[in-house]
Amino acid sequence: MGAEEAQTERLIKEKAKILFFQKGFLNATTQEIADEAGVNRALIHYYFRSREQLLDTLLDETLQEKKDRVRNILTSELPFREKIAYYIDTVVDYGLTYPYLDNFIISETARHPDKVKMFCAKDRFKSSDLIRDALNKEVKKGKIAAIAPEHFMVNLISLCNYPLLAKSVIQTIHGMTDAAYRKFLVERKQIIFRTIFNEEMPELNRKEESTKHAFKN
Amino acid sequence: MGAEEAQTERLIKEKAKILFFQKGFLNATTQEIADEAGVNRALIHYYFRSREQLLDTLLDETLQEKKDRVRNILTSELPFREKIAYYIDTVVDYGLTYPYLDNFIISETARHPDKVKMFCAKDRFKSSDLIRDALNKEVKKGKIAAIAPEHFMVNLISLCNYPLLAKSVIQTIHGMTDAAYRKFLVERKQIIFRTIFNEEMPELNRKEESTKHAFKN
DNA sequence: TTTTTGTTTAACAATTTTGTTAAAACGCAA
DNA sequence: TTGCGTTTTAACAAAATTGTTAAACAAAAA
Repeated sequence: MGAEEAQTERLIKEKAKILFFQKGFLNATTQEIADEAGVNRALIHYYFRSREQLLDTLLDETLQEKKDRVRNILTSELPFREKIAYYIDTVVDYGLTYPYLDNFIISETARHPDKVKMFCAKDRFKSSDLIRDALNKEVKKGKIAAIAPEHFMVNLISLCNYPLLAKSVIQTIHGMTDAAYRKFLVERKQIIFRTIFNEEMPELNRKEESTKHAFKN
Repeated sequence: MGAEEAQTERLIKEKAKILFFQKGFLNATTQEIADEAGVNRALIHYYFRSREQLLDTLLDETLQEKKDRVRNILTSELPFREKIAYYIDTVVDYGLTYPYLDNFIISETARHPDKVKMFCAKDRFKSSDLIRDALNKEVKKGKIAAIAPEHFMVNLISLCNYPLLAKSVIQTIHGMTDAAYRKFLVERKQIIFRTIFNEEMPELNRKEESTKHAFKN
């Protein structure tokens, strides 16, 4: 093995992740990726064969991780509202770290429609299915206005994700600093919950190990 | 003038608009644009000097048109709820035609942060300012839970726009056809209104000339 | 030490993409 | 028809980008 312990592969992935999903440089060149990682450009081809394969691997791993988190929350034994509160908390936090992940997926799938399936196929589950029963119960109890689970989930995802995507625009229009925008997004966790349920969000006593995120807000 | 009445410039813009904002081909080459318009590639440079300038013009004009529509609605004399209903109706319809517009802006501004201002600067208005007073009145009347106008608008925009952006993904996960997805989005107009207001959406008797849109749903 | 293995580098080749330009084609009016 | 300005085309040049390869290099194994 070389001097750098073959962590180079990991390093490249990590830095590419930052470039694509954090900075939103959707069409970063192999040179830019190499620069970000501080390595020779040829190494990208050495480890990943082509630019495209690096991206596929990257997206695959990242998506897998996020989907695992979401499924863990939605299949947990928590009461419905608490479950949704955790969902909001987790998804917003995750998005604070990788605001451009969705944007990347959207662009990538627009160009290569065949890849959508590639990314969705793995452990295919619809989040709307995972909450269907619990949601219907809430509806029957009259705790929430009747709504199809698909619409409920799309509402939730939209409210969580869009403000992350549109960061640069919203931030500029309102003349916010990065810190102010982060605060705005954390505030929104409450707002989202109230918008969905017309009610205060319950306190969360996070168990870092269960949801495996290490964010601070 | 040439045979084609110099509509060529318009033609190129129209087709580029389709390519970028409808099909989501975010990094379409000049050749692809030329092909879409059925003209020689050099004409793009003849009329717009560079690829970048074409995009700037395109985005500028499109955004201007959309902003005009929105402002017209938000500054109209309609009662608050009706105003918001029109907003939802218009924005969703517009997005059905150009689903990738936001995606484009997000990517473009990530790469060129200076351009955000360029696009926001023109007739700078915050939609949250335009509804502040009317919203506060509704809150005071107890018709809607207290909420900052900024959050109210971000909620609204998120609910309207995200499902358009994520079209390909949502559609695939739920195995919908294009027609089914369109129907789903039109349904959502009602859902969005109810999510925001906990109440049925009022009937709209659209005056095509006032809002200038020619969509059918 | 020498060999071997895996890693990194620089140089090169091939392709893609953008932008330029000179000439051809065209419409129109004198 | 000829002449003139505009539009369109094909050919070219330049730059950027991806992917390959052979050699240099470092560390472990023999």
